[in-house]
Amino acid sequence: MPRAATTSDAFNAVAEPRRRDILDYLALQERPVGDIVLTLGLEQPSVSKHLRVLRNVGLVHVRRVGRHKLYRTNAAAIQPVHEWASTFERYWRNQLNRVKERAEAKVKGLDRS
Amino acid sequence: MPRAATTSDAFNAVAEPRRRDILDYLALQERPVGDIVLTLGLEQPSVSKHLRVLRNVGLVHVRRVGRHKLYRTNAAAIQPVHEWASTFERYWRNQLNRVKERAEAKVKGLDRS
DNA sequence: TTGACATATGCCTATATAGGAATGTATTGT
DNA sequence: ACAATACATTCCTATATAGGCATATGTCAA
Repeated sequence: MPRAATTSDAFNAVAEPRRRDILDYLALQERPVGDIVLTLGLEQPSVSKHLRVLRNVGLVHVRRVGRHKLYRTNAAAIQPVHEWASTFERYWRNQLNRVKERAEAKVKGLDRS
Repeated sequence: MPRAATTSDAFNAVAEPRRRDILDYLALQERPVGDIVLTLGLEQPSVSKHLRVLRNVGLVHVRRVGRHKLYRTNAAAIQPVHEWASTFERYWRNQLNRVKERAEAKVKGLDRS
């Protein structure tokens, strides 16, 4: 069995760095494909294909304006990723605390010596 | 060019649902492989392979105890994913606000009629 | 040392890529 | 109707999977 399709969910879609770049770029404003091509320095067909994947998962919205197609990031579709990652927040904070405590203990130890 | 390796970074590694399940399970406590097999109902070789991927990206730590290997989630390695997703938080909040505002405007309109 | 237990690795297959080049489609202005 | 512009799609290829099964490695207990 191969890997799950890039279009199967947000997790798979955003695994590709260029697609994250595109989402970053389209978060502020809607933009035509050509702008993405110029700004990110990718081939136009490549951008179109990435946008197709993103669209399939609902990570971007499009609307046509004349010959242009304006894409924009649909931030809501990133929420599942954020929520999943958030469940681990307390763990890495704990780890940081532990590191800090160890560091402080070490300093105290040095003070006493 | 094929997709980037699952071992290339945390984003690619966590794209696989079972690997997320494993990370969820190993977040609270370190556990031997056999526990993961039983709890998640996966084949043992499958679990070992997933753990290998997770280990390669630093998403889990291992230590040997007798014949067991105790794995535990390294939450810190999930932070990049969380940080990336977090940059979109304000956008989906805005979207929510816009939806709310529209809804409230609608209600007001109905009140007046 | 031998056997049982715990985990890892190897081999196999079907499949979905990402990128590059070429071509197709849609829309506009004249 | 036509050329130009803006995107999308198709065809190609190499490659890395995930899962299933068999087997290898490592560790203990008696």
